[in-house]
Amino acid sequence: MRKKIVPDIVVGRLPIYLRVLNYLIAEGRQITSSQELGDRLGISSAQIRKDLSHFGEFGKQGTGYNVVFLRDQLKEILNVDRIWKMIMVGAGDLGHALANYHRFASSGFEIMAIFDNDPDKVGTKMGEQPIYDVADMDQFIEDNEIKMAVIAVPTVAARDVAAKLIECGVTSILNYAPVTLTVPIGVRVQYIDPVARLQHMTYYQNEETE
Amino acid sequence: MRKKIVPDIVVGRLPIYLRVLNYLIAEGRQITSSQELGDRLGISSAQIRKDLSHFGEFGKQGTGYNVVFLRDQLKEILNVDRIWKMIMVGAGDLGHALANYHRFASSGFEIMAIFDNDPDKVGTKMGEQPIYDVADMDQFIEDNEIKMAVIAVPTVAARDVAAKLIECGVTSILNYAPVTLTVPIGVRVQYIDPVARLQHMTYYQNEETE
DNA sequence: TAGATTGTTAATCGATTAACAATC
DNA sequence: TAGATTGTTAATCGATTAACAATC
Repeated sequence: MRKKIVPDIVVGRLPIYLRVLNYLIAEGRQITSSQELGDRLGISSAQIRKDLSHFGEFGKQGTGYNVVFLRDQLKEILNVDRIWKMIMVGAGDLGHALANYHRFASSGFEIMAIFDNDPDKVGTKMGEQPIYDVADMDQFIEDNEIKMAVIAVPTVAARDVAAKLIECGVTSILNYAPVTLTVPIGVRVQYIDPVARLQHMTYYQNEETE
Repeated sequence: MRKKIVPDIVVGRLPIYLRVLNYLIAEGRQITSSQELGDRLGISSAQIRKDLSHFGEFGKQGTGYNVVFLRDQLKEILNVDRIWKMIMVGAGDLGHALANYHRFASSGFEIMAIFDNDPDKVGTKMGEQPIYDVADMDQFIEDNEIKMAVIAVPTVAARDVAAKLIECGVTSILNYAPVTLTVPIGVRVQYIDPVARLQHMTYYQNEETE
């Protein structure tokens, strides 16, 4: 193994660092410090320095970090210095919203096509993307070497869809269905479940009213 | 302080436990075990038992957990055995999608109104919800005792919106804008950032192709 | 009773923080 | 040079896991 293993929790913070660096650049800043980044993100400067140290040395003592340089380094580390082709499965309300979510494209994640099993939808468009039949999904994934997919189907269908995607060679899944997917090693799933997030917060709501 | 403090990371897992219990109930199951729950969720049975132990004793030795009983207990712990009134700020594409995301309502989170600053939108409806002027937001929050809000505005507006929400008495914010919010203690924010999730996964993508 | 599974304790593992030498 | 801030080490803190007595 060439790459020293880095805790997954550290990797998960890098996109947040990248995000704040982009804002600093937009503000015209040249230099920042672990202190400033920490203040902006509500975490300690020590944690930021420690996290970055897993990947190399990006700053200058006494000065701080060049924001453009650090941003570019993080993009390279995260492999987002390129375009990623994705597909989405599910052309319902949620799929519709995601098809119109332009931040995907502007961040380098391009939804090439949407797949659905509703004959009325197949052949039409959603946002900029064509809707195809799920039966043609494996061919499309193969032809376009798709590695990333978004699941936006009803909960009951999510497991089967995930299985098919993985079978076809997809190795990263962004899953909007509120169900835990069991996947083989080498495949990653990230979950988006706003209801779970709300329920996490309501736990703390009672204390205030007691 | 009446309540023994529970690690936040444990609280964050409870909604996932609740979710799988609901599926087990839908499947007609009466009893489950920490082993089965762990298998379904990809975590250890020890962790599930340990997590639950922070809140009480819910199982029977040799038997396991009554799924309905445990579900009801978790709902009570999370304060989701009631309806939560929410507002949403931002009537753009994202707000539109969220207004039509019926899982909020079916989980007990009711979006009462949507606020926007676009005069063309104010007075119209989105999904079932009326769109009001943001200028009327404080009054509405006060009148309806709103404690929870969803931010679905452009990034540049998110900080100001959050500040106003908090000023009006909102204590839980689900933030879809890709920016970290600084909030006073007693206020909670949860972030939904699908792009950050994708970037987390692309980190691991290169290993396979090397 | 014998088998199964909980709740809990102690051990292990991992992540965060504090502190500081190095150095720009 | 003096001041500032990094990168890193060691200490601390917290979370997960393993193991098992209790008991249904």
